[in-house]
Amino acid sequence: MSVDLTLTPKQKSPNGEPCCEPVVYPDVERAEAERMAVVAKALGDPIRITLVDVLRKHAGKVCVCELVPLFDVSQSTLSHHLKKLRQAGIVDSERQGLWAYYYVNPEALEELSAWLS
Amino acid sequence: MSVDLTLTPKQKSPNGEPCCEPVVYPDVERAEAERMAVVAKALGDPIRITLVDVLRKHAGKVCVCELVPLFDVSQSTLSHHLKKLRQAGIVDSERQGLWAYYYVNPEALEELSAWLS
DNA sequence: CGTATCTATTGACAAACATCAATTGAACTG
DNA sequence: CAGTTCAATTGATGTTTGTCAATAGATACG
Repeated sequence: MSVDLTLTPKQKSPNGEPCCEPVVYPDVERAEAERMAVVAKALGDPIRITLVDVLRKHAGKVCVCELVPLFDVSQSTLSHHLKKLRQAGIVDSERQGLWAYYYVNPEALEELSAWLS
Repeated sequence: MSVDLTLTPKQKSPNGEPCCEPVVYPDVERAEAERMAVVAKALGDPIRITLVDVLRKHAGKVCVCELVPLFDVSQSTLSHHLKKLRQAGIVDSERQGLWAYYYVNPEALEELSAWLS
């Protein structure tokens, strides 16, 4: 997953004639690309997209017991998806007694969102 | 990858007391979530984020021979990443003689971008 | 204390992924 | 036509993913 994104010299074209525009390079830094990739990867599942959607629209903390019945997967699978989102920094959670409440950390989406726009 | 996102009745809480706000539901449709997940997943790798960045900033078609030397991975690996982006509809390609030119399909990013904002 | 409930973790497994070396296919060059 | 070059594909390998059933941990209730 960790990759060298360093700009290296341009490949030579066969007969010296350039194959295209002189030099092309990324504007995003390596670390930036990696941060955004982590977030994008965490969003790369329809269940997790929907989870984030629910949590964002609700604008508060939502109990896991509310989330589980929204999907046709087992409780442990949903817990796994929530963990993925937590690990990517997209959501955070809080326990209150028996229940666990999840909420979105909006800042986590900002960089990717800005880059996409 | 294909999942039932249907809203099902709310789980009962232990003693009848609700564990949280009455009902929470997703605003995104199932198909929408799946489309966005495909795009997000395709962006879930730093090399592919950087590829899209380069192609977007260049605002034209970029030769693969320009892209390969930007990364510290083999030509076949880069080809694989470009294929992933193509399969997600994010980029498209065109051959001209020996060379292949890639360019971004901006519409492919719109839905996810709009949802994130 | 014992039992019930909610959520997280573990273990298992098949599918998908990232990567490379090697090969193939297409197209240009001489 | 023979050789060269660019890019895609194939095959191989180790890692990660999504899923479930089962279990464990924590907390509440009686």
